[in-house]
Amino acid sequence: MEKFYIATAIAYASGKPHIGNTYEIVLADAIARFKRNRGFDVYFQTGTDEHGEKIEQKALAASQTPQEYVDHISKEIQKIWDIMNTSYDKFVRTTDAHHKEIVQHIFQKLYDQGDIYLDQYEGWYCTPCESFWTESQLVDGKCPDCGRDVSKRSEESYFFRMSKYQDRLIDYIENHPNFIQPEARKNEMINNFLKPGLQDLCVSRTSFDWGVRVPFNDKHVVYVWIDALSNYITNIGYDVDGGNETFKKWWPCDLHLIGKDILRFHTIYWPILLMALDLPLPKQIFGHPWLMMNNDKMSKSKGNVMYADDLVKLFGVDAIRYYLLHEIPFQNDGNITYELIMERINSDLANVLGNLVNRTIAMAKKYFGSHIDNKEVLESIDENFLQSISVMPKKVDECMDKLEIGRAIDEIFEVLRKSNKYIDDTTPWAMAKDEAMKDRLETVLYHLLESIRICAFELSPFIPETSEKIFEQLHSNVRNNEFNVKGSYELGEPVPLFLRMDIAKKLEEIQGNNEVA
RNA sequence: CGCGGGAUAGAGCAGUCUGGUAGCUCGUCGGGCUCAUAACCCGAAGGUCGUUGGUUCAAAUCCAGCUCCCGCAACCA
Repeated sequence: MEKFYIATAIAYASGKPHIGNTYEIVLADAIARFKRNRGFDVYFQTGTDEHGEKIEQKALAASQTPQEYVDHISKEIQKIWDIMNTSYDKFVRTTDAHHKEIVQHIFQKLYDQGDIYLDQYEGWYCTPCESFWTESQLVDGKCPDCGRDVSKRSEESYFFRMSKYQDRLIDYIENHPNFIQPEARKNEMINNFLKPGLQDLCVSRTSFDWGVRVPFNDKHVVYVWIDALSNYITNIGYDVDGGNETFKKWWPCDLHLIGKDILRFHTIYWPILLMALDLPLPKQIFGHPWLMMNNDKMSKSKGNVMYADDLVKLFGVDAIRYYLLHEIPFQNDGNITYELIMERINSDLANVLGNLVNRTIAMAKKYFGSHIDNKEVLESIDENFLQSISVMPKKVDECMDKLEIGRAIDEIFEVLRKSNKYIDDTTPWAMAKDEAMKDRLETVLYHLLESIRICAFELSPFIPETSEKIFEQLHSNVRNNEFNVKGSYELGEPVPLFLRMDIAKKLEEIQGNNEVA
């Protein structure tokens, strides 16, 4: 069985993730479930990044130890991943003892082989904020956080020799056109960083304590990159001796799914770190876009933040998954509003999908009780319909290979729409009045049930709970995407899958609640 | 002249490589049907394809200029 290792970035455990941060785990879950459906042996990893100055400060502000703080946040993040019904195989934490130990081994190895050296880090320092800024981050030469003056300051740091590997990386990227996706991102990385020449990367800090200790110099903690990025290997059995069988089975990662904001770390620093460890590079890195709320960047200070758990309470988990997976473009930032979510629920999930399942099962039960066989009384009109069902999974594959999830969903809905049309074209209610048409009617209903079953299977990576409900109503356990000529159905009860929403009314409700809150 | 992406009906997108009646989903309007969740099916309205110029028998599509939007610009997960 072919293996597929997919990993999301680990979420920074500094606060509760909003729906934009939650988008990534849902995307990854859809891909992981899809690969499982297609017979791959899947390993799906996610987790939290729990070190760093910001967490240290937040913990202090909350009168907690950093460990207490991240224990709490990490649990909260995992809870949200669970609310979104994501099927990760492992939730990793950078504060795990084992991870920290391997990070130290890696740091030591890189130091021993001369890839890491001690030097001075120079930057603009804001004393009140206790933070370093780069020249370009400064706003009118002042601290971008507090607007006060900054001064040039240096700090002893360990550096990673990036330049040593940059030509190898450029070669690799150019010889592996699918390595960085979407393609436009590849140009950004090559033109902005690789071509001008890489600066060495600062990989340790002395200005805070909450991190993995540098093994040979306890004034320093490992700065984020080596600690966070290496989670992808430390948690599957890597060690500097080459790693165990599990590691050899899963590495290299097939897909790193990350936000576009951290693409640089995953497409430059991470591959170079792997080269230094003499490990193969991941097969693909996809930098996904962001979610905008009302076309504005989500941020707490703007007060336009949506949270996954609230949205799920309002609309249900599959409605939110559907929205995220279907509506967010593959390369550009997407938009989310309550109104848009409800429009999708009504038009796609309730009208097209829910109503189709409901009317089909209702008719079948009304005309035949619950038992439906394929009587194989075919007419020419069936040809197109059956054809579109049989080619759909292949089209879904093509879209998913390019990670165009929204389009894959469109292909399935195309068949659902055709199923609705097939009902109108064949007019089962008219046939039901004619005893001579009985077998033809049963055949038509059988075709529809098979279409629904196959669509439910193909939809299961995206809206798994709904897919399950459909299988229950069909009373079927045949989970594949092949039309079964010799099958039969013993139907369950038709229960509406999605109820239509009164958008204006619901909006008022939501606004009322927000004001109270 | 930092690098890159984009501008197509009220909204979101496809079409641009390989020029030749401008397409999809939603929304709106009209009709049909009645199995179903006022759902479903059919039809219509709605676009000088950002702008100016060029090439061509013919340009959303090729070329050049301009305008506007967005991403990235290195140690901020």
